[in-house]
Amino acid sequence: MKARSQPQDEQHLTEQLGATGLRLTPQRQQVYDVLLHKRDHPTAEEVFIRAKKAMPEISHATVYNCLDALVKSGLARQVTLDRGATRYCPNMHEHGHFHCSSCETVFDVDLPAQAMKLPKGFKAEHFDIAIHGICPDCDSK
Amino acid sequence: MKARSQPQDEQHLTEQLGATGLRLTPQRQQVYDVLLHKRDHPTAEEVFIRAKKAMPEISHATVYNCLDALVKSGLARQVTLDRGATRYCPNMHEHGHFHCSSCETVFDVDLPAQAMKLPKGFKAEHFDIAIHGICPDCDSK
DNA sequence: GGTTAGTTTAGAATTATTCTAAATCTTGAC
DNA sequence: GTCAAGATTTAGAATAATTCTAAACTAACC
Repeated sequence: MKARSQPQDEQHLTEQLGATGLRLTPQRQQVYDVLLHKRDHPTAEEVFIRAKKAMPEISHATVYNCLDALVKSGLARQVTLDRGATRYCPNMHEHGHFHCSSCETVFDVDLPAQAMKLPKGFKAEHFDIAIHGICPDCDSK
Repeated sequence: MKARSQPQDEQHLTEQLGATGLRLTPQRQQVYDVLLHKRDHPTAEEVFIRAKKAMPEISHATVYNCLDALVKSGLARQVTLDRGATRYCPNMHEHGHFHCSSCETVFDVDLPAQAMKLPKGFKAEHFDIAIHGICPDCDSK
């Protein structure tokens, strides 16, 4: 129901963006709100449509800019599956994505947080895991 | 050095494609050869450019068609990183991708083949793991 | 209160991918 | 062998996703 973030979120936003040398603007706030409000891994286009409801003047380029700002500041992640548009996810917990091949829904799934062993010398900054399969709902149909 | 697959590869190709109801065509052979020849995770556009050298009449749409055919038949995998073009990989071993944030190179890395635990009811068909970080080469510079 | 740097905007441009309709090839039935 | 049916390829148009551009706006700072 809420259309805006709570004050503590705003504080957090300002800090995280600030640490990357970026400002908190109404647009970035709005885009972040959209991500938090419905965590269904929307595409940039979807975010644009949703953000427009509260902020009709917002532009396409701004949505991309805001999403990039959020990603750079560690407030959201990009989720790329197959050849379609990139999706966005505000869940910064270490997690993977389960993509149902039937209904196309994307679910967050916990990871065994296992030490993903890498060859000597490689330094991992973060990883994205995309699992493709069938979700319980589709499986029972 | 070799520009063509060996006979046993051809056999394999025919079988794998056949199992999916697809034919082995010179174009599909060529596209597969390109993938095998230089395993640097090329984009469809890259594959197109390389395939053209041996087969100048090949078209863009055909390259996409062939890549899709190979992916459907389990001969290649799609690799999607960030927002750019999709890349292709003929390594069908269970593995993840390490993406160097500095030089952009994509490395295949073995997985602990661990039982990626999923919530009850989810059935995994396959997964893609993309690891972002710094490769040894870039790290030493 | 003016300067500077960061941000937003609309719309154009570019890039990636898919679609279309016609031409070509393959295969299997006769 | 020959023909119809279906699969595949082709060039180019169309669409979708993303980035770029230049001008206008905003906020912070001296």
